[in-house]
Amino acid sequence: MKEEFYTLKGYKIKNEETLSSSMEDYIEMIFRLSKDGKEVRVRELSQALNVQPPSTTKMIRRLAREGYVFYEKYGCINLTEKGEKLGSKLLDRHKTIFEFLKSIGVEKNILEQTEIMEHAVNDEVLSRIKKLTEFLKKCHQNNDRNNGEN
Amino acid sequence: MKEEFYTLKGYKIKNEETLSSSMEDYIEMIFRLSKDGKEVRVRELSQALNVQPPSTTKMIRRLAREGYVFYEKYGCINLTEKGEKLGSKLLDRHKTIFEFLKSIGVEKNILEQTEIMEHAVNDEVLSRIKKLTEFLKKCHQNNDRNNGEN
DNA sequence: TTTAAGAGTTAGCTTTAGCTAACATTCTAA
DNA sequence: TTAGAATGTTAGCTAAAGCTAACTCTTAAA
Repeated sequence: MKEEFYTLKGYKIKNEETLSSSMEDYIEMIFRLSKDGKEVRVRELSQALNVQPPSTTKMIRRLAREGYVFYEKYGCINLTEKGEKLGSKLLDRHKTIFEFLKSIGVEKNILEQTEIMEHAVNDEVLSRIKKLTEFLKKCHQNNDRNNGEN
Repeated sequence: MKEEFYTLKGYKIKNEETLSSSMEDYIEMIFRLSKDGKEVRVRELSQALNVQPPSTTKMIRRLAREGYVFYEKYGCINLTEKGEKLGSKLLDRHKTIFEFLKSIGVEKNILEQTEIMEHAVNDEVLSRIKKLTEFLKKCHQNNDRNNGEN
């Protein structure tokens, strides 16, 4: 099992079962927007993601075709159970990366960096980062306590 | 300065000065292959990156156009000073991410994960991760020492 | 010195995910 | 109840980065 190099696109082609980063972005945002029972529509989703409505229409049709959302023309966008499950996982991943970046002291463009990095970690890396962040937080608490004593 | 969401592609369009992931992959690999004075050719580069030769030809012309390599048809590929500098930085980034993933205990597909993640970190995140990895290594050493005493 | 193999290039295709312009539908308010 | 605003869709464009097929160069061996 020799390890070989690929371009980033090469890895995507190799792991063809995985969703594209864009699909993930849309699903994560639909999940966010629909969390407290609100209805999600093309316009709102487009604005939230800073894309034009036709891009959203196109992507929604794709997500519907692949079973992540229910959608019919001019209607509301609803996640299927599969989409819901994934959305929740993606939002979780987002939060994990965000907390990690905060805990290591990143200050500039944290949201942007989170959005970019979240697509680049697989489950194993994510769970390692989660544990690491908990550990770092404990370290910080100890430090704070010790400094507080002075 | 409100923070807004974009799709991954949206961030790429926003930060248009940055190179594409593919460009980075090619430059990093040319740097690797040419390190000990060896000549780099289309075939070798293609094989190293697992792409077909026409893809390499196309990318090399682009890299030449943008001042990262010297190239003329049927010739060897040579990094310019700008390309050399970038290649060295990219290889460094690669190593930093690789070491980080190792230090947090990632075991499966480390190379692949490195190759994917390295495109997703900016300078600030990278330098934070570098410091963090040094810190973690010290922790490991202390642990090992303590365990060694038993 | 010629020819065949190997290396590199060109042309043209694909997919993804954006975009605009133009059209269609739905909703709201007069 | 109908007109216009708001929303959504369609068609068709772009760029990036891959691919194959077919062609052209270069080189090495007979």
